[in-house]
Amino acid sequence: MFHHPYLIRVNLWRMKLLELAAANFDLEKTLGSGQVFHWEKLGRAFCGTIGERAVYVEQLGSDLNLHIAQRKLDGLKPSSLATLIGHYFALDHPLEEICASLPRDPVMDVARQFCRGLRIIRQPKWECLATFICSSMKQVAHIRQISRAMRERFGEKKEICRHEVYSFPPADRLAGTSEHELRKCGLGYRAKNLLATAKRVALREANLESWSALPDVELREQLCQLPGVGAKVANCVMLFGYERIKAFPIDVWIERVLREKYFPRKRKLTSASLAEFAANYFGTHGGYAQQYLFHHARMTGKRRRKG
DNA sequence: CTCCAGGGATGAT
DNA sequence: ATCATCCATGGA
Repeated sequence: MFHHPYLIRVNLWRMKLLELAAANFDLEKTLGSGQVFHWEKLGRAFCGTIGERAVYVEQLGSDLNLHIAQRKLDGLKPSSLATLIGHYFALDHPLEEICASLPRDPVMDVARQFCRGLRIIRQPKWECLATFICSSMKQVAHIRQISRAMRERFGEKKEICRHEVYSFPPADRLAGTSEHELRKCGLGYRAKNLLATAKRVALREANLESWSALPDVELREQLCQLPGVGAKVANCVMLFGYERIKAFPIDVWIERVLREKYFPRKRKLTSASLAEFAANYFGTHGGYAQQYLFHHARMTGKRRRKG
């Protein structure tokens, strides 16, 4: 018997298998909601990396079954590994309380219902920052391709359950490439920004870890000084990389939802006042509200028709 | 202020 | 099959 919040069972004999308790969690919604881009779906399972670790994960009811690539689990105890996995998937977020704290209105109610079990995961900071620099002016399908190309070219190959996965290249690895090499990954003009930011991170001119201690406003200021990072990307990195659950990134989908559902009659409304409304209205867990509205709109919504 | 810079997926015709 | 649209940062 394990005294552990998630870990249910370990079977290290036949394969490296962990079984975690994951109540109120929906793996597919979580990995398919546009917050992370590298997980590959194989039937019901997902293949990917958590940091340097290759992971094969499958949800069966309220359990998560995990295969881990390392033969000896890098000396980690199964309970430590379970903690690591649970931390990544944010299984410790009090989702009931978070959902209850979101505003009650017809729009939010539908999104909250639709996104039951969707959690905001905790991504490695550099990986998150770099990926969202690549995301600007791209759609989800395209970001996935860029992420894959960069991992295949510059990351480390791992094998898990007879599938290849690649870790995300560290900043100094990308800093040692060239704009030309990065462009081969489909980055276009973002290559220059990513390279410049990678260099600043590699040289510790931008110390991503130490920024964890900063309050929201100052963290956002620091992020926005990096090449390729504007308000939207900064908010994504805060939300997905720095656990700033209040951060509310506004992209075209969210802006459309806010305008059409919350202000259908106000034709003249600046983006700035929309952002201010969102920050005030959705409260301390605004990031969850944003993610739920975003995912629901993308899954059910149609693009705006012209005319 | 406006215009533009990759480019593959997606949808309309 | 071809054509237009989607995307959000930064520089001219």
